[in-house]
Amino acid sequence: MGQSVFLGMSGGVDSSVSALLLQQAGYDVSGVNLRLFHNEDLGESQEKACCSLADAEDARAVAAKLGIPFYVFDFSQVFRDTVIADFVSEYEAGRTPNPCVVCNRAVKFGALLQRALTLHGQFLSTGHYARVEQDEDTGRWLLKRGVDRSKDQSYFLYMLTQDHLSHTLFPLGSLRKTEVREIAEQNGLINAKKRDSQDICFAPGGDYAAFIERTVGHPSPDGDFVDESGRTLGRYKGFVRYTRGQHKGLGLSVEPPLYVLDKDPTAGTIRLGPDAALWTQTLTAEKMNWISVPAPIGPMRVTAKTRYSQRESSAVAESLEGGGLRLTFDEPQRAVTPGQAVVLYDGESVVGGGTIIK
RNA sequence: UGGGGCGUAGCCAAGUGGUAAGGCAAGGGACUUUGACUCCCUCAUCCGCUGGUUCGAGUCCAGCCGUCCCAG
Repeated sequence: MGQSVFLGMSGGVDSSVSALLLQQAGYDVSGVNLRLFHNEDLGESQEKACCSLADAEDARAVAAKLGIPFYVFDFSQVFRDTVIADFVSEYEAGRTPNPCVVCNRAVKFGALLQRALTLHGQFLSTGHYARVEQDEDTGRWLLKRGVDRSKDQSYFLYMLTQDHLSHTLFPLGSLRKTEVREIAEQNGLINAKKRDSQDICFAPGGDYAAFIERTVGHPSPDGDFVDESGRTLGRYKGFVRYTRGQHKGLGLSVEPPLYVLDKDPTAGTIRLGPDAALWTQTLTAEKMNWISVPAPIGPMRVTAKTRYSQRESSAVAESLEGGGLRLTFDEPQRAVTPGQAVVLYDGESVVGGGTIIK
């Protein structure tokens, strides 16, 4: 009997193929589907959301086909207290959070990993496209990008600690998405051609603002768009529906086009300006987690990105007193947004990451 | 009610006798395990109204309405 692995199974093709690969590698695999919310909380069209009951049934079917144990863990309480609470409060504070980052930290590699260890598992595994390796010289655990650069999800995992990483397996890290689908096809997995998930899993149809309004029980307030000198340009509808760099949905027909620069939750205003006002070369971040190096760091050349689907840019990273980060890009970046994650890379490895303040 | 200009989609706007460009906004889609950005598609049977000239009028003519400017 091999080492015991608990695998998060969403019902998608990635985690299903992960189950197969772990099994073939000789692990003693247990499939776990996480119940993160109750579908009735999501309003209509819940079938389309990731982690829906239909998806859970797909996960169960794959586990049955492979002959592995399958469990459903109800983590809706911790999900609500961490991911959703953070998501709502961040948006209301005028920032733009990344719920997937919080979910990985607090739920998958938090509550789930803890549960797995409690149940005498040696490892937690997920279908993320990323790699974990141990540096032979320093002994540190490294988080590396997925080999499939177009699907690499290391960005969402920057907050994993050394302890987390020492218990983590990513079976898909060296595979391309096309290979994963081929494996699923060849092995007759029912979800080989299932569409990739997208959107926030708890916001069906991508309407995250409607989710926030349902959660807090009232519509997000309206207010004034103002220009850089404070003059009123128009009315916005729903404070949480706007984010830095956004242009669509302003309802303003002006030339040159205007974009959201920043939001003031106290004054209830959203400041607009030209595209040129969105480009900045430095940022500060907090709540840093360091992976390839111990903190703090002196000036260090890295590549970095400030959102998931973005090419990295060269920059110099340096720790600030108090544990924060100051990052200076070689070239200006567009719409660096408070609340979003900045992740630093050194070649294939994640150096660390944190939450952008400004 | 003296003179002049202008009235084309939600906004801006081309068009000057031959069968309604374009931009913005909006809607839809693609991309995406976050929000954005980006890309693609759609969007005036009709040109303030009513008559007239013409084979044919947004385009010419007349009247009316509206609006802006100058002069009172």
